[in-house]
Amino acid sequence: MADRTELGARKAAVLRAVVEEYVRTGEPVGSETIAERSGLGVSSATIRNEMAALEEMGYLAHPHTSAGRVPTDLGYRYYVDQLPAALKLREAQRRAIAGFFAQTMLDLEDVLRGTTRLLSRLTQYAGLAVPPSIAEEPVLRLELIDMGSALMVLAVGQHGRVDKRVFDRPEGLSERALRDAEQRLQTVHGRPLGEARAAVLLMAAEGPAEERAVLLAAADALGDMQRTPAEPHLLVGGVANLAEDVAHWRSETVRRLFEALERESTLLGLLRDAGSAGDVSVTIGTEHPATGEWDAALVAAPFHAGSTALGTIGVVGPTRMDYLTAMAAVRAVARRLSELATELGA
Amino acid sequence: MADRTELGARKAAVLRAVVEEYVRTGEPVGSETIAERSGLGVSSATIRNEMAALEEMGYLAHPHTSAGRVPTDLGYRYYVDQLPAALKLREAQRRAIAGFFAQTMLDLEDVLRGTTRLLSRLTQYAGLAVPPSIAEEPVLRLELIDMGSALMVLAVGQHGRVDKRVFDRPEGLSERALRDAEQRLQTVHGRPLGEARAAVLLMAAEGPAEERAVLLAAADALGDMQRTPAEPHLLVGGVANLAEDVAHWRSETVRRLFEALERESTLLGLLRDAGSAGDVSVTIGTEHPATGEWDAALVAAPFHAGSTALGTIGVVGPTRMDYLTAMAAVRAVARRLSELATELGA
DNA sequence: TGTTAGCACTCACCTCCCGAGAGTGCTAAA
DNA sequence: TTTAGCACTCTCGGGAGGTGAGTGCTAACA
Repeated sequence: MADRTELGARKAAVLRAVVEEYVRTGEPVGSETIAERSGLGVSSATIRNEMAALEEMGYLAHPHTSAGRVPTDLGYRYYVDQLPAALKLREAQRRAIAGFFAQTMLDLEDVLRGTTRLLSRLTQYAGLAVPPSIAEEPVLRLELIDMGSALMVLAVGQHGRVDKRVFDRPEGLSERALRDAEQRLQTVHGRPLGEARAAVLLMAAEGPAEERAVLLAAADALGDMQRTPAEPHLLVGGVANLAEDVAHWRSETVRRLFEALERESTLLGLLRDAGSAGDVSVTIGTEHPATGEWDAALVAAPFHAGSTALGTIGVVGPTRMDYLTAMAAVRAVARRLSELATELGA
Repeated sequence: MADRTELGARKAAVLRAVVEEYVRTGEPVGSETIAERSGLGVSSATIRNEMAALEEMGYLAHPHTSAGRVPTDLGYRYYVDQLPAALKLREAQRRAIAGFFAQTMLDLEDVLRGTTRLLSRLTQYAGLAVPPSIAEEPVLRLELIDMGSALMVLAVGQHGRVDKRVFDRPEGLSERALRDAEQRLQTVHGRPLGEARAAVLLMAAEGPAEERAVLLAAADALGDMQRTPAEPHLLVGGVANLAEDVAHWRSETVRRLFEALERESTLLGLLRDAGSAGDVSVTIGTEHPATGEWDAALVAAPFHAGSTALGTIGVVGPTRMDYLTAMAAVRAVARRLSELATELGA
């Protein structure tokens, strides 16, 4: 791979100009255009030389001989890396964000659902959010609910997430034992799911025999929640925005992206990785097998309450993405979201 | 509108053949093709006459002079109406349905989520399901949960649906009053949300002053659940399947369909209407403003537990849909689903 | 040594044109 | 009422130019 720091100021400026122009118009960019608009004060011939060099280095590509240049994934990467750390948002976007967070919102999941829509409005791509997993946060309350022929275990997490599992009513469970087990379960709180499960198992072992079956089943249900937490794992908003770009994509590519949005697991992994970076992170096309398969780019950032990580938000769109806007939007929303979550958790 | 019963056997056969051929190939159908394949034993000239008549009556259309015929929405409608009441499924589909329902499933919402995927696999379109609304079913349990600076009201419906609302903790609420209010709420069960709310309001009025604020807030939350029940209202599966057809659609049309899938309200209304029909119902293109806007068709059927309606399932796809398969699949799945729901509810 | 003007060259794209073919509608006969 | 026959229409695919954007190279220039 080329050493990115060695590009030199002018090549970097040319690359930036090509990326921005291409993102704006969607058409291969010629040397003339760059000479005019980059403000470098050199002729198109010079630009041509620079472009040829940039192509040699793998930052630009040529659809065909007599066409302009198009950025490669590596080109986008360089562009993204050299963007200023402080990204400015347009006034309208600022206001949209402020407006959204000015609403009083108490339920984190509702907030996140709204966030995906906000992000998609801000960027014109699809907005994503991963809510905190109930598997990791302390359990506020366990409930056992009588549904007739079945029973339900319900767990409420610290941030308001609710998960539930239904299981068959154990044979010969008396009304009275059910009541008791229910009360017993209510005493478990303040610990993460794994510990809560252990506590329930202990109860089963030490409590009266009559309650054993139901408590074991409940522990089982809690184990299941831990392994495969309830949907929604991944919140998606504004997919319709992608429909605009769909025409430019190959239909097989679109299909795969949509499947991934539905299947969740791939994107979830991708977002989790991205979230661990701390700040806004960007994954472009072939940099990752998944995004490569979709011709897509992912911009993501984690959010937290105080110092504990809660989840990740982001946007997916074509590699020909307005990274500046996307990164600025994701960063700004993540920050506001963290403030809100910190407040809610306090 | 033309009187449909007056078509006559041969015209009906021609129309059917055109629809089936067009659905199969996607290309305008000529008289020759029909003469060969319909098995009517008449010449293409006769078919041409019939086709001209069918066009006159509004069942067929002509993309341009020298092209074959294409069914209109009205043509599809006639075709659908004259399909035999008993629709046969292919063996593979039968097995797919049987396989799906052979799993032990206890949670209705999980089942429905799976159902949307099943339907989309069976038909190659997008699968839809509307779960029973918590607003109408009896409440099994009300819970009040302490989240620190906020409180949560949680309602569990008869079929395992859970809804929740978070609200600010009333000023000066004592630990003890909270406990009492919590216990009081737990006594409410077996009545629909509206009545439960009334009961809570009564408690607020009659109970100790200390609990008044929190009970009023809880009643408020219940009212909110009634007005705007929790998501997911509408479960969607297999949108990726639509991506195949997307190429044939106008991009604006696709966008609107996707927006509707996300916004939910339009489709929800459509499905509710469709569900009230009792059996499989079909809405084709311009027959309804919404489907007209998307160039789409909707096949839907209600499902129930015993004699109480629970919700609706269905598929959306292009008007050029394989109605026979779609209707057979939706009907069969709805039936199995009703059986399962009846069992679960028993 | 870097920059620039000039210029030949390439190649996608548009348009026009033509022929082939599919399918129609009409007419006249069976 | 059905059918064969036939002229007609219109789309579609495939060249054949022409155009223009953009390149790469070379040679002169600062």
